[in-house]
Amino acid sequence: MQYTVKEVAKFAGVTIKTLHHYHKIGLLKPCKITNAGYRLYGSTELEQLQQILFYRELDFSLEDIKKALKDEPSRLECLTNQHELLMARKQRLERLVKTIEDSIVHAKKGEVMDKSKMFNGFNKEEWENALSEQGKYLKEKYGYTMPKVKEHQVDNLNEQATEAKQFICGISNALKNGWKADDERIQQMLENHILCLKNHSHNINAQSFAAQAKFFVEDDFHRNMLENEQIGLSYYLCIAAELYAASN
Amino acid sequence: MQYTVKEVAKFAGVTIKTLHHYHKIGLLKPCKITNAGYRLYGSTELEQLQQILFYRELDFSLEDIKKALKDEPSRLECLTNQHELLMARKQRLERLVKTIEDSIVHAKKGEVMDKSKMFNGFNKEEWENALSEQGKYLKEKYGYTMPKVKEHQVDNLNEQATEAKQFICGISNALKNGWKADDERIQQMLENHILCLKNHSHNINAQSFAAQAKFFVEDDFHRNMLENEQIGLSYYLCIAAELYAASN
DNA sequence: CGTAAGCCCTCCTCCAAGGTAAGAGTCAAG
DNA sequence: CTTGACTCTTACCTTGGAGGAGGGCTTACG
Repeated sequence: MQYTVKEVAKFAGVTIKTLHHYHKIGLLKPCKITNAGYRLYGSTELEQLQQILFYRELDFSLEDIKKALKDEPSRLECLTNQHELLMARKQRLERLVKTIEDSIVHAKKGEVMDKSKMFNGFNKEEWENALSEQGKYLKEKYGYTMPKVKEHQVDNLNEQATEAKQFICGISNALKNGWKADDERIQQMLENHILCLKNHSHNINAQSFAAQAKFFVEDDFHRNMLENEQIGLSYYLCIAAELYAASN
Repeated sequence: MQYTVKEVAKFAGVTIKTLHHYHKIGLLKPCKITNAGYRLYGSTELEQLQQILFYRELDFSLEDIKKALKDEPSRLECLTNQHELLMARKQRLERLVKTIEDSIVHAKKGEVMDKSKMFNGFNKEEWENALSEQGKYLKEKYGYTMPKVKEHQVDNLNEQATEAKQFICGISNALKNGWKADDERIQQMLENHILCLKNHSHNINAQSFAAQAKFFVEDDFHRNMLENEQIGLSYYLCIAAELYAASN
């Protein structure tokens, strides 16, 4: 089956001009050209076009796309690579959303925002560099940056409270960032938290923790505590704990 | 506190040239220019730059950004709009990720993919539909073309959509106000909604609705829809529906 | 058969959003 | 007072197309 420029353009959501352009620079050649000079594209070309568009979405220059497709002719490899890049871009977007949310909070309070925070997500390097080693670890594990914890605060007495706070904070951020309740990182957080509770001689396991979370939803005091931290948190925690218990 | 071009550029992750350019076209003027002609920026200008960058991220042209900032001088309003557009973009990205995952599956099996599926997420019409009314309004106003809405879709479907929107809005408010998930008023809302669905020939009852709500938590698309409305909403709805089904 | 409506072609110019480079002034430290 | 880092303006270049002119296909209809 072969398609004219108009058909391809409609499929892919590009203009005919774009197809002309890609032909001219040798990025996407039609599989056949009629006597009259009409361009005709086959399904192979459609696949190529799809890949081109993915790369374009990732702000590759057309020149770079050409190279990428030449260097990596295996479609599967290409797609996998693109998938990874897209995910990275999604994370960047999520940081931007977070920055904007921070800005909204500050704007509501009429406060001035910190200059470096203000451009969080725009400047990649800076973001990475701003993270301390510990922060990085936390970020990877919990997806947020902790305000620096001072060493002397972390003595045995309030270790548990600190952990609980971190846990709540982490779950809350996960909710804000839209992570699914069965996201691996959350399951990991739950596991750590439950382990920590165990270490402090609470007799607890995944099941009983889920039951406790359910109780939090029903109990006014605990629900309010959680909901004050973040609207919806008690419900999110309840479902996350349930899923964790079920998968355990 | 005032900053030179280099400092601002470093903060915001842009080049000095970009600042020059924005100055030239009148998009971002320095708050002061020294005798030697050096540009100096204050914190107001940093805020403006932040907003410009958010809009740029959303592929607004600089001309459109200028208009947007002129028409909507309230920072808070601006930020809220940008937040919404960013979330829409995130959804689009998620669709692209899905498309690429589909493509990988097909590629592994060596199958050829359906042409329309192949470009899912690229086609503008589709993702414009994902935008809320406000987002649409914004894009229209500042130079985005909207696809035409077909008339015949807009009667019967519309009624249902209106009810659904009201329902979601009501539940969302309940969550924000801290009502318990088994609050009588919520149970009432659920009953009405399910009744309404029944009237439109969905074969549904309390149990299947609860199952559906659970599915919403798991399904990326539906969860995002709800979470965009209000963080935690999908989880709240899931638990409320569960309790309603249980008491029924 | 002619002709009109859609397609399609090439070639040309134009646009935004900067990048690059040249040539020169400014500033702070030593 | 010199040196190096910083800044300015001006002018031209680049990318990824958009728009339009001018002119061929193709096909359906009378």
